[in-house]
Amino acid sequence: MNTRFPERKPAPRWRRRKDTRPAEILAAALEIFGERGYDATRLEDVGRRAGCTKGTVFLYYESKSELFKAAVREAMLPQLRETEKLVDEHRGGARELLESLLRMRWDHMERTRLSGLVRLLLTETGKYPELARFYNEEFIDKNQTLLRRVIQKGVDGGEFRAVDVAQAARVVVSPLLFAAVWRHSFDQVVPAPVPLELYFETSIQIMLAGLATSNVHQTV
Amino acid sequence: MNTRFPERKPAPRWRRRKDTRPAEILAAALEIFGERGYDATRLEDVGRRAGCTKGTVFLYYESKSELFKAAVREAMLPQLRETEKLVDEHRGGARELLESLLRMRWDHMERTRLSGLVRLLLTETGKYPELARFYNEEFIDKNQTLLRRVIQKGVDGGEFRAVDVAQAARVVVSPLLFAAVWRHSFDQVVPAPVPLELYFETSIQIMLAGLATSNVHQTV
DNA sequence: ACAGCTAATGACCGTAAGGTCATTTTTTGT
DNA sequence: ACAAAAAATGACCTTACGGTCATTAGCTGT
Repeated sequence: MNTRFPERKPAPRWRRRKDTRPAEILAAALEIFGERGYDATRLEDVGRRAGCTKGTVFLYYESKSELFKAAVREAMLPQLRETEKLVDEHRGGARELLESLLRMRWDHMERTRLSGLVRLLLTETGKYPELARFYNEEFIDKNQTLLRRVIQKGVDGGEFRAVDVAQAARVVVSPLLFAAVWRHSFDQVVPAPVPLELYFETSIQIMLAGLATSNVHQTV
Repeated sequence: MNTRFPERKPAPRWRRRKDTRPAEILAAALEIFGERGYDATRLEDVGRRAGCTKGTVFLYYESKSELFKAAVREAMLPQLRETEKLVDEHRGGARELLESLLRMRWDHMERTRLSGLVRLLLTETGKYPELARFYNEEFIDKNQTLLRRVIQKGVDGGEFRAVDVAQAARVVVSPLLFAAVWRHSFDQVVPAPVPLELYFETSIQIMLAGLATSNVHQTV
């Protein structure tokens, strides 16, 4: 603002912010993709939320699907790293490690906009094979590898029964994925929302008891 | 007017089939919705597969979403009835009943185009609250009620641990739903398809052992 | 101060799909 | 045989959005 004559500096209509734009756009994209899904996300709205226009979005990202991939990477990578760290550094029983790992993933989904993205990825990848391949290679595979290590450790150490490790690794996350889907579709619409916290605790109980060699001692 | 010379009867371009059209259109819709999802389904293609045009589709169904609901009802109702029958008529342990019920649902999904629809419903309802409400009221609620009855029976009879029944009913189906989503998105795209049969068997093991009061005697 | 650079804009294009309806074709009653 | 009824068509309307680009306006070095 002008210190003397207010009419002299008519406040610029926009600023050049070459260095901060990409992050701003990414953050806006993350939110809106998570809220509305891939198709329903209009790049004009992403622009608006990021404080620019659709044209600017295309200035920094090639296309809608490139923007989407960038947003997914931004959201998922830190989480994957944290999970890897947990598994690498953990010293203790497999059961305890598995529980920590699942809780960590649950917390991630609760605290961030991640559950929206997860739902999205489960959901719209049927239509976009390229996105499915991308997400599978960069995240699902790596997460599953971690989970298999943990479960295998439990089987080897006699804590877990001799289940099929690769399949168990999938079973164990299915309640989390289901919760992500639920929250963003049905929970918005039904009269009484599902108490997701309780749902998660129940799923942990069942999964751990279901894997354990014996659960006679830990009946709730 | 000439009945002798073939060129006089140029084979009608179409027939009037007021009574059979709705079913034909419904069948076509079921297939295409299942394959491609809600948005990607074009009513012109539904018409083509049903042997008519887009205009005819609108002659029998108000709108795309009405057609979709009709297709869902057509596919889901028989299954719901069959499940109700199983639960009503079963005489025996809760564990056995729960296992039968889950296996029945799995078979339904394997044999019919149902898994496509299930994925769809989990998937696109986020965008269409009306569809979410419809599906929740007409199917999810009723299925969950059945599952709760079965699990409650197990808890009361001492077969199952004292879990939260409503939440356990959700946990127990989550592997099935996850499988439906997986098959129609990632499995089409990754190098080695997931052995879904084995996945399902593993999930059954884990769920039943996870609910059981004691699993020491049933280690695989 | 001002010229050249370039970030940002927003009008515009092409395409696609839900939905409509005047017209055409088949069927039916007499 | 023919006209009225109705089933089916397909051209057309409208809306929406991904993507483009000539133009505008903020920034920067001298």
